[in-house]
Amino acid sequence: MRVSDIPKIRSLMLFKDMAEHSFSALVRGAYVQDFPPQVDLIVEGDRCDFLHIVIDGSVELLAEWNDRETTLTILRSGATFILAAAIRDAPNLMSARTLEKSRVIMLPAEDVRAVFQKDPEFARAVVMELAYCYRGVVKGVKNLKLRTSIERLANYLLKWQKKTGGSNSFTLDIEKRRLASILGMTPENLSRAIKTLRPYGVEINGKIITITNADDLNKLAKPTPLIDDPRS
Amino acid sequence: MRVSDIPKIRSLMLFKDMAEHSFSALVRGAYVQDFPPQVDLIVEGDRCDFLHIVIDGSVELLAEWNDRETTLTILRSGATFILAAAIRDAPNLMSARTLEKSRVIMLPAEDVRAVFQKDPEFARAVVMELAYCYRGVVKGVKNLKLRTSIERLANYLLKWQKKTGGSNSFTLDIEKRRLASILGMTPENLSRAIKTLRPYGVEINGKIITITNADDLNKLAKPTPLIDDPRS
DNA sequence: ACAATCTATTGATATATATCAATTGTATAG
DNA sequence: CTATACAATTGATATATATCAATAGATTGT
Repeated sequence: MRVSDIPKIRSLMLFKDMAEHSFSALVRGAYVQDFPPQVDLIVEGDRCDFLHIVIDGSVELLAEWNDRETTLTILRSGATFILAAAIRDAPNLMSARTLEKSRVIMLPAEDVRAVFQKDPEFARAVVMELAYCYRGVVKGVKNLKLRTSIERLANYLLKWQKKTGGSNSFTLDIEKRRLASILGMTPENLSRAIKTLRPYGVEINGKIITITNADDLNKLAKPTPLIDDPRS
Repeated sequence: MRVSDIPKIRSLMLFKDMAEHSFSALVRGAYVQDFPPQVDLIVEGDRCDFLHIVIDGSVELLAEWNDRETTLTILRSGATFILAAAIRDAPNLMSARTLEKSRVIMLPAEDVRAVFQKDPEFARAVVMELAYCYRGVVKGVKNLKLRTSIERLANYLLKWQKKTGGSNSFTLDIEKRRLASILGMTPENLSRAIKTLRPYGVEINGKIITITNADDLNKLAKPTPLIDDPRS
């Protein structure tokens, strides 16, 4: 572990408010590793004895069934994963795979549980984090069950626009086939869905999206905080 | 609150292992109420200051968007709901509505948080419960994204068969239109999906399901613990 | 720089699912 | 017990989405 990693971790929601000695107890047992792209970090069905934290790069969470595969989400700097499985000592429901060169911290689940018992501030943070993740997945289910694929795409674009600063033009940071999988559609249909959005003021050139008429797009997308706002 | 309710609550996963004085602190502030069917207990978007527990009857969790509505799940005796929202002091992502005459306990979220800080056993139980719920929703997303509606129905029937004791014949305890909504399909398509399953050994008569050939149905459904087993 | 490989797009078609309309079946209040 | 309201089913049709095949475009390794 680099010294420069420590303040990065410390500043995350999960560790911000905990006592210094609890934090060092956690960090003492931590592994840090740099992975190339396309490395499987954890595999669906395996036990997982580590809480993972993405420091740099990006990690895909995906699941398989009957030779079909779907991307559940993409995690970036600061995100934790496999907290629930680690805490319940249960098999992973998802696999995790690096998309880019990525730096990942692994905290032994035993350490996490031990510190959890001793440090009430950390316990509170773990609960908040789990509740946050839970709500994220519930929003995902609502998105899937209540919206068509075009509506999901429209909302994704608006959300990503906001996340990248709000400019009319912005750049997707993932491949389209992965975006398609996140949105629950095929790559072919994503191509067509993008065309369908042209009359609503969406231009696409490779990975560069331009929203020329946010009003029209909003009228179609009808975003709501209860699905589309990651916080609250 | 009836005296007879107390041991019922005490035996739930969430309260089983906590200290007696913490438990009484929680129960002291609890409300208990009997509701008729079709009563809205909580409304999507509202704040919610109570952790709810279903003691008897059944409660539907549902969500709306753009005049569409979907049932997310149905809760029965022993289930808790709105734990994540109560803990994060965030708006409800779902509405809750009684389906039958139901008895529900409401614990003030403040009390839950206070006891959470004092009783490490309870804190541990809250984390386990949240992690459990989180994993349940993840399984739901996998079910939706990786399976067709017929496959979801087949797995639902097998799961319900197991839950009701494993007999070849068993009874659905919800209306078909609600089952359709849970499975993410229309009532019309549920009717047709049921017919599609006839060659796989499924007979339906009103709410009575008979599985005459579990092998064939299993071959279609391909259940996996990573989607279909509520525990682990 | 180029071949090789992968991703994205497009068109044609098939399948899955939804909608609409009509009918039948079922529960229930009076 | 019947009239009413609602749920479930069925058929016809429309829409949404997936699949397959071909091509164009982009990326990567050498």
